[in-house]
Amino acid sequence: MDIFAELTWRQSIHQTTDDAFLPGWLAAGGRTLYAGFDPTSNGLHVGNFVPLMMLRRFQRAGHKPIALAGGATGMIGDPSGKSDERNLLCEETIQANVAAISTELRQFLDFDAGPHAAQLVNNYQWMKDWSYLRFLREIGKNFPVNVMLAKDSVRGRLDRDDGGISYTEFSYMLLQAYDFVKLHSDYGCELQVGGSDQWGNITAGIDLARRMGHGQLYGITCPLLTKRDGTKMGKTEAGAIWLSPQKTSPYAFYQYWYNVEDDDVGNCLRLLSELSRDEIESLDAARAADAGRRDSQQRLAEDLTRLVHGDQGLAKARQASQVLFGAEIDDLSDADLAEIFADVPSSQLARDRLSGDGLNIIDALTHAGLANSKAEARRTITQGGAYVNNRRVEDIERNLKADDLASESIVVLRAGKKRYALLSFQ
RNA sequence: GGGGGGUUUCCCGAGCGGUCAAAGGGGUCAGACUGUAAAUCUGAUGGCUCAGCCUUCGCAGGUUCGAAUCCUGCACCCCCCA
Repeated sequence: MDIFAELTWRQSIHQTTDDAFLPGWLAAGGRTLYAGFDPTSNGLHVGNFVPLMMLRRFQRAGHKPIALAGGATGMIGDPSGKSDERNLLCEETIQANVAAISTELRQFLDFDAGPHAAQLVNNYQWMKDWSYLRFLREIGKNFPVNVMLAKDSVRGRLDRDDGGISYTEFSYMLLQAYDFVKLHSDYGCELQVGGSDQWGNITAGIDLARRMGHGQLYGITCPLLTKRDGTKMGKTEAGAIWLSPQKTSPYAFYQYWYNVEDDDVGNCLRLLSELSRDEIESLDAARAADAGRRDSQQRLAEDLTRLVHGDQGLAKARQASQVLFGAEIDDLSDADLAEIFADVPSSQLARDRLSGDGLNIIDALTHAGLANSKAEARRTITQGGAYVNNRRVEDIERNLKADDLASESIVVLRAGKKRYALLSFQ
């Protein structure tokens, strides 16, 4: 497989240090490459996804990937792509973050692939023993400040009169540059990949390697995951989309991709999914013919959810999607409902409220918090916006009885399109 | 210190003695349409034991058969003069 050609049609290559040389060099196979992930938070998010998939694709093409957790660089803070100086994280946080992202990184790479088995490293391991003086003499001496000042990550900050850049962040590129050199000498790593904002750091590493007599190293950057309008992807009103199921449920993850704009979905399929070129191109054609079908979004959501959360996670996300978008609810278990409606408010009522005449629908909606007053509940029902287990209720006199339970003890109420609440009868 | 204007239901904003739970707009909520999109259209929008009743128009009193609307006092906000 020609990895360079694949990455090219996937539009995953933003810039390389040697367009003419790299395709042939990679086609020979067996190269070692790395990408770094700084522990700025306790998990990987969608923004980390592109370089991560780069590593994965390289490995499938027979190269050896190294995922680097930035235990050391994370202590400094990368100025790349940032307009303001960042606050330093405390050491315990960084260590916890390194542990969290390391676990997640493992999931995407194959660590038993013989000669091209993936490797996970933490740059804190080799940075922790350096002394300041020794680092300045051995590494710092190789960095001309005038070159450093010309890097976008620094230059963008020098023009600002409010804060500028600290010496600490200014030094960041030395650490990342040294990582590359270190990985070259310890693992024979010759290629670094990263987001387009990493260009300056990558070339800094290449320059350092040359000055220190390590020969020629290479770099490839991939585009940042942005929407057609230039804004970052992976953000919702509720916050970032994370890869960890604890931070973003498989359902929410699935829904995020399912709702990607028509204009952006082709790009996402190329950059992130593992669908074949044929399939992606036929999806493009289908989308051009009838965007309303949204086959592209569905395939994207399925592929990425399976990749991140497995078959089981995908199945749950799909089930939750069907239910939350109106499929009638019946014959589910309390456990199923609890999972599907994890973020939905739930309130308790005594079981015997269902016996006798039962529980009036107006009281049920009010109790569940779907209506602020009985008048509002009545209005919702009259206007056709009230549902029990996703079946519309039109009668104000309707009473809930034991038959209305969707599972052992739960009735699912809904007001309008999306406002759900559970009533649990104990 | 003197003079003038204001305070209305989630917001803006009409109302200036009864027909006012209070125009209009925004927002919000439903519904239709739709691609789990955007736009659009329709309806609703104080509460309740709902053909009725109760509570709302800065706060407290008063006039009146009847007040968001008139009078008195108080609080806060804005403008002009000093």
